[in-house]
Amino acid sequence: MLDIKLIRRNPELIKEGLKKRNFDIGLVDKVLELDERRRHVLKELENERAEINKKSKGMPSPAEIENLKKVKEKIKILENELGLIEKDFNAAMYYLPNLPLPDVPVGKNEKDNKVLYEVGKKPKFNFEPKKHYEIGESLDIIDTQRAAKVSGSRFGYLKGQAALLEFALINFALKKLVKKGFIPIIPPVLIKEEMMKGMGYIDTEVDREERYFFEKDKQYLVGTSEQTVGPMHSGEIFEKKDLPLRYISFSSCFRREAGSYGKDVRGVMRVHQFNKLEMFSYSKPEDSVSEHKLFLAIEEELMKELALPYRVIHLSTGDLARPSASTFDIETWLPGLGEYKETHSVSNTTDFQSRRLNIRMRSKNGELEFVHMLNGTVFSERPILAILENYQQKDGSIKIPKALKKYM
RNA sequence: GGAAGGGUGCGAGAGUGGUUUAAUCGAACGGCUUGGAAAGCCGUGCUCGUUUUACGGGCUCGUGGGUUCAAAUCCCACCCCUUCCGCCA
Repeated sequence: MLDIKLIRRNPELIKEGLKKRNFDIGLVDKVLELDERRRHVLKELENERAEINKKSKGMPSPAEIENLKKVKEKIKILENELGLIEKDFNAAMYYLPNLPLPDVPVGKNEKDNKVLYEVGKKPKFNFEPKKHYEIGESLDIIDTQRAAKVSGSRFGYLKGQAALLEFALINFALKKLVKKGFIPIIPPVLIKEEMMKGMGYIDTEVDREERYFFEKDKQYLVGTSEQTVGPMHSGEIFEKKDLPLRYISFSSCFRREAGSYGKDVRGVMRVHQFNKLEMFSYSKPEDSVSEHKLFLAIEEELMKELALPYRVIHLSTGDLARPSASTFDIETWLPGLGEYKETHSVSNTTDFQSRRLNIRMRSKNGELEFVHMLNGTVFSERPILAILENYQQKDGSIKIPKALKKYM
């Protein structure tokens, strides 16, 4: 959620930011109008309340009580009016996405994402490199056929060496991150509606369509562990010295993949369920940009150790998720497919989520300030596919990356 | 699933309709003070009024409604926690 005070004080700045995201800026004017009406009614209402408070201090006489009853009726009417305005006002406020940071490339969609740099050498093969799903099938380590039989499309069994590879990858990364001071955590994968709302993932119909929801229990399945790690400290106030607070969390992730029907249909590149190791940080506002860079640097460090070729993308304003103010993706080279595929995503959501979840810190002058919240992929299952394609040998076997040997 | 108890500020904890404007103790931070510190004193949430200050108003005792001139306190619904029973990896 954006700061209403900032919207009031500097609507042009807000409009400029939202225009970059191709957002209908008419809503900003609507918010301002609703805000004005809200404050107007609120003032009237508070005046009446003050009246009652003043008179009710002692024991009012029967005549006074009669009078106050009339004031109360007025209050009821005003409260009703205010309630209606606030409903619209809140709906509009929750619909506004985060403002992009100044250095985010401006664009219409993912085609305008900016490639920042490429790292690593693409492997050369003296044979036709196979695609990950071909490898998975021929080595009998990824089974989507039986998964379809049991669970439906877009599921997979990772078995044998593929399953071991996942554990190796996770252990390798987990050990590193714990050494760096991240707190390891295994979070719940079911989340209350209120908290999902707080994280900003069900504000639009499109967003809601993407989530699994259990009607009976009014709970969502998380699409990423960020969603249950973020609200962990909702309503809390951090001491400045305790920030940044960094977590490394591991969970299964669930996505309906609504609207991606034609995409990545082979293998387990895009599935309804996968495991992911994720970094999360609560940061001082003034440090979030450097924290964002740190997260990206950690991702790159791990990728370099695996010697996987990748490139770093700065998402354009047109491709940014609603809560994000800036996002970098890592795309890893898959020689079998002959293309780069998104394997990592690291975002700074600034105070967009913390404002909704009321997560603050006490700053130097004793004032309270909303913290900034960041999240970033360490490893999902996609890098396993990248390893299969990059480390394949002529005889059809897969070399294990050096960094993973002791974990497998 | 059944039964009972409970949720008060950063933490502990009092308060069962009207000097409670949320007592008291502790913590952290800021200010005053100091050569510097300790101690001491003052302050500390959200929001509105014209930006800041100052001052004033409203809100805030899990959440949302309700009763009342007046609610932390009474009523209803919901959320969550603890203990016991049942089930269970």
